[in-house]
Amino acid sequence: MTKQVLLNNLNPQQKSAVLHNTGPLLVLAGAGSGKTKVITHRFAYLSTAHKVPPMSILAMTFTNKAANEMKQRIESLTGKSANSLWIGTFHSLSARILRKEIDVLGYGKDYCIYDESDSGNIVRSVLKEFKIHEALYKGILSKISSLKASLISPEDLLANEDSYGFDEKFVRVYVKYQDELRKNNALDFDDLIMCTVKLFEQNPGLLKKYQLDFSHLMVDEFQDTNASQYRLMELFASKHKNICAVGDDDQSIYKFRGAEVKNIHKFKNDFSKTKVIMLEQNYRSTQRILDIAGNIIAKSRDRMPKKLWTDRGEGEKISYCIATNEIEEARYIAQSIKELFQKGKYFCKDIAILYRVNQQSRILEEAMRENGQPYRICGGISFYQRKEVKDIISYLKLIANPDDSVSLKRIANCPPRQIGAATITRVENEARKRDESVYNTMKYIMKSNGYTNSLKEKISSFINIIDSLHAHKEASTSELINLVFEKTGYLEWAGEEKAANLIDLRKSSEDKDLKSFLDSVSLFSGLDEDPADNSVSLMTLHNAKGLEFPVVFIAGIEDGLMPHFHAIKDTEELEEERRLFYVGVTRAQDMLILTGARKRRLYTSIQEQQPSRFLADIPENCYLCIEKRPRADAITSSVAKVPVQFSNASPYAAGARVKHPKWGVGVVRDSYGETDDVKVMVNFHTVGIKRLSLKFANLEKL
DNA sequence: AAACTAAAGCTTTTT
DNA sequence: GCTTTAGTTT
Repeated sequence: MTKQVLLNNLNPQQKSAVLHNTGPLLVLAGAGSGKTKVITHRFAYLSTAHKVPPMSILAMTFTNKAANEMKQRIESLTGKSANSLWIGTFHSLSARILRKEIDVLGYGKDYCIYDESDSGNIVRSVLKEFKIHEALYKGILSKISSLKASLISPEDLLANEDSYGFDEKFVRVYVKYQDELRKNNALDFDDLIMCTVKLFEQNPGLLKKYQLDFSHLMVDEFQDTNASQYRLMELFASKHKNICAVGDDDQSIYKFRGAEVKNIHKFKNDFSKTKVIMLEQNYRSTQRILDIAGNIIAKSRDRMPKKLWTDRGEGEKISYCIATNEIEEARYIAQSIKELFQKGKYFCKDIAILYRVNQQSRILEEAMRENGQPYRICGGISFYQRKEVKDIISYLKLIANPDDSVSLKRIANCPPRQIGAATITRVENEARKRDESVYNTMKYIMKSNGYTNSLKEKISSFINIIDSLHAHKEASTSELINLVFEKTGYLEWAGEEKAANLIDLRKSSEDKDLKSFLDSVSLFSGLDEDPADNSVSLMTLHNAKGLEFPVVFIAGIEDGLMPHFHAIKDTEELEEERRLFYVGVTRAQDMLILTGARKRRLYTSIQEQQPSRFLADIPENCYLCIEKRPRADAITSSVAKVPVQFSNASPYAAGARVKHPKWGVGVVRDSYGETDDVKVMVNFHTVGIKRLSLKFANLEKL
């Protein structure tokens, strides 16, 4: 495509962003303002008009999906394959660099990448070893993750006088966790970024080389960068300062994951003479939708003022429907979808139902099924998280990196070969003593005396499988998968359904070498799966970011859900909820339907819900409020019957003080169940919250 | 190794 | 409430 054509169909702001050649550029791109268009056209324009080699442009995104879309559009603009270009996620680009350079940091180039569950397994085994309550692993994992996102390594914690305020126990766990990763020659997601930063900070010569290689940088979804990602970007750009950051502070919804919106302000300070371009023309939504969105976000504190506008016209009226309960709400949505579909204007794929928490999806799904509407859940658990798929991948990981003890333990007894928990524990203890990987320890046990023959036999038959697979490590990945099937009998053991998934897995591995296949699999997420064929999309508001649909339903517009009750006490978190709502609303192109319920079942109790406080920020004439009465035939539905035992008749109602023979005094939080089987939830000072059956618990009322 | 039971979860989660 | 997982049983 000629350079002139690349500038056609761009508005003046978009054009000036595309024309910007050297120096720092910050593009504040409102929702639906064509930011991907700007990035891809700028990429193509730099290479055709300014003769910047495409391999010298580094473009970083957050999702594989965004990266792939960018590649595709650049391919169609330039007519050349974008496959080998430096366009990818922060994580995948870092992994690519580390594959070449990581030996400098003392890791092997065959390092493997651990996902959250792999990391979780390590933290749990560390906690077990340190005799710390294992259930704490989730919180610890997220603390470790945020430390790494702030570039604080275990060594940094140890070097700091008061360990940045972290208690000694946690520091020990973090140190040990990182040790274990190193022993396994493994990096977790956060390591990919942190290690790349350390690599360049510690090796200025290497940094210089990469700075020369990458003459231009582009960063997408800039408002979502965390400290380590910002630092990485800064390292690359500090020499030539040809950096273009594109983002929207109004769409920052990942603060809880370490994203720092303030990076947008920091950018202008760190890079002097930054040119700032605002993209405010929206090409997606009708004026009515933008009005709602504008009113919601206008109340946001500390935002950069901007106002989206459109020439698409007023559009359809927006409605807000209140149903009696969440079941009626779901039925209303399903019914409305059916009607829309029957009118023939929209296909199912044009429609999305968004919600705050995954829990909401179940009832929505039920209603969709009742109405015979095809739907699909976007996000959720991905193909690569399935047990059988993870197992086969573990075999592959072990072929590439035998030191990967997490993968080894995962498949040591899958399919069963008499290597149970007891055997693993014995080998692990030995491994700990010898400070070696489990694989090496197994080899050692096979050779040494002092172990029973039966143990040696079990271990050597397993090691033989791994070694015979390892001998074929140069084979194509799909052949390797076949070999795994052959040597382990996994397919026969797995059963039909799982086997079918594994055949799919083998298919997806065709034409990929082992390492790149493993990298892409490790960095894959549920969002990357095929787009909806012809079904309604159901997803969380978070997963909806970056997408658009002609018709959008947002369910659960109630206080407690939107904003979520966990976020209500904290103003910063409340602000993030507001932005989340804004993101949801701005997904809609033509029609927006907000819904809520008067009463909603939450866990065990039925809550009276109030309409979302955010609605108070929208003038009433912006939408149509509909109170949905329950259908006559629906009155007998399960929710209509409020269980009698919820009345305060029970002596063990919430608030009552009780005494337990073992745990002492506690306060009743809740009670439920039939008269002959009443369960109470009691908060004890000694052990925390317990669920007890009144029949057996022997409680004394105080 | 399946099949059961008890207990603990429970906001979102690009990688 | 419902789902997941850890632990126990047979």
